[in-house]
Amino acid sequence: MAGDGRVTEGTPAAPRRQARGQQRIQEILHAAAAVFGEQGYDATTTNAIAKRAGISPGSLYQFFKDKDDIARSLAAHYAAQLTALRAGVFTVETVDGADLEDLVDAVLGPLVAFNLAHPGFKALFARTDMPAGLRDAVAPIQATIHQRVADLIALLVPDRPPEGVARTATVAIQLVRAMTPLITEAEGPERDALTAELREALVGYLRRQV
Amino acid sequence: MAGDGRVTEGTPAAPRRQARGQQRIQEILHAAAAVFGEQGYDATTTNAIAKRAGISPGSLYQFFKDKDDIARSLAAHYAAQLTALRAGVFTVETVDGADLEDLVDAVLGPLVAFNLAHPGFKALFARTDMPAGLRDAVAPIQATIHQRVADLIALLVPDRPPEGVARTATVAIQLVRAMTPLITEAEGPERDALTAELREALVGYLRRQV
DNA sequence: TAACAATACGAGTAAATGCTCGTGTTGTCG
DNA sequence: CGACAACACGAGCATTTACTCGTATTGTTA
Repeated sequence: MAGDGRVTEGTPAAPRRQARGQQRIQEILHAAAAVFGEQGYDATTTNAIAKRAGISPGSLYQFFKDKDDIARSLAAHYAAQLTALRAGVFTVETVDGADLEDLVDAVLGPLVAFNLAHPGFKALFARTDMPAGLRDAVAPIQATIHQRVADLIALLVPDRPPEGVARTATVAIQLVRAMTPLITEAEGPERDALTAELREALVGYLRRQV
Repeated sequence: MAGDGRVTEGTPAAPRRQARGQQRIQEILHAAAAVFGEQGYDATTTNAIAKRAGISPGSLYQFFKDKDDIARSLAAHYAAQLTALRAGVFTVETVDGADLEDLVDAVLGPLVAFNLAHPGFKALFARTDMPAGLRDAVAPIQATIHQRVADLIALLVPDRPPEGVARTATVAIQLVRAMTPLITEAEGPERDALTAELREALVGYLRRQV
């Protein structure tokens, strides 16, 4: 992660990070996630990230090539945590046995919790129109997520052709992406109600495919 | 529309537009819609709009106060056309008699056509995270759309409390908003397939509420 | 036609912002 | 300790961009 800690991509050697630097990288990513979550990607300035991290703008650029590089690293960071999350929550076996409602709950609950715990996540993934740099930064992760959801759905609907499965995955992901900002911005019972509503939508949609 | 054609909001009198000016306003809105649709709102520069409209930057600001004012006017423009669309496509009577599938089709078909015909629409309405200026600009229209969809859903589910109807409307709208960019960007059969998939999602979701 | 308002121009301005650079400090390794 | 690399600073550069302003032209109105 953190672009392998490299500042440049070309011939210049990557600096060998010392403990202080490793920690700084984490602090910067943490700060970036916070500001992205509050202001959105476009509106976030690199100086604001530096300030939030308690360092100078110059220091920031000793760890990251540019703003997109921060987004890239943060996206990779989230991807890793999502993988861990998925591994902990369900396996193929649990999928096979469970019915649709339980399956949706098993995925949706941790996913909502993840979004609440990581406010910067939605800023990177929940946008429908992205600036070119950001799109490239998160594209690989988007593809990974899509693949995983498609695999899940393929288990539910074994007869369907791959393109159909892909489209179903797309719709399901889009639905979650669109609802996530509303859910995280709501609070208390309204948040729960919106989450339940999203669940209903997913179940209702997926039921039709089976 | 066009902010009533006023350039300033305060005491200074609004200029009395002549035919040339009225036409310019339309040309500017048309150009803005095109560029918004291609680049997105943030990435669109006012100079690019002016160039596309074939006028100078200075001329642009004789008709619009600022960039947000253009978005506001364009949003109002779209709102008016949407109202006309709705009036032409279905009435409360048609809703009462039809079943769910037909109702969804009746709304979705023209809506997709509208988005294809007006590429700038999604740039103003389909974003999940909006800059402050844009959010304010389109908020009233969003509210109007939400109200209309809620009214429709209230007819389908008469027993439900208003908050529940509102949430269902929210989910339905979000689903359409999220899928619209994908549908407009796709072409030919893939576009049709995605549209059909969106239809399935809406029907599946709304079925559960009835 | 005289006077005024609306339209048009486009170089230029002020502000924002991603990022650099010169310099100084801290850690590492022989 | 000596030398070098990593880390840190923050003023400021270069660029972008929303918007202005002085000026010239076209339309309207009495």
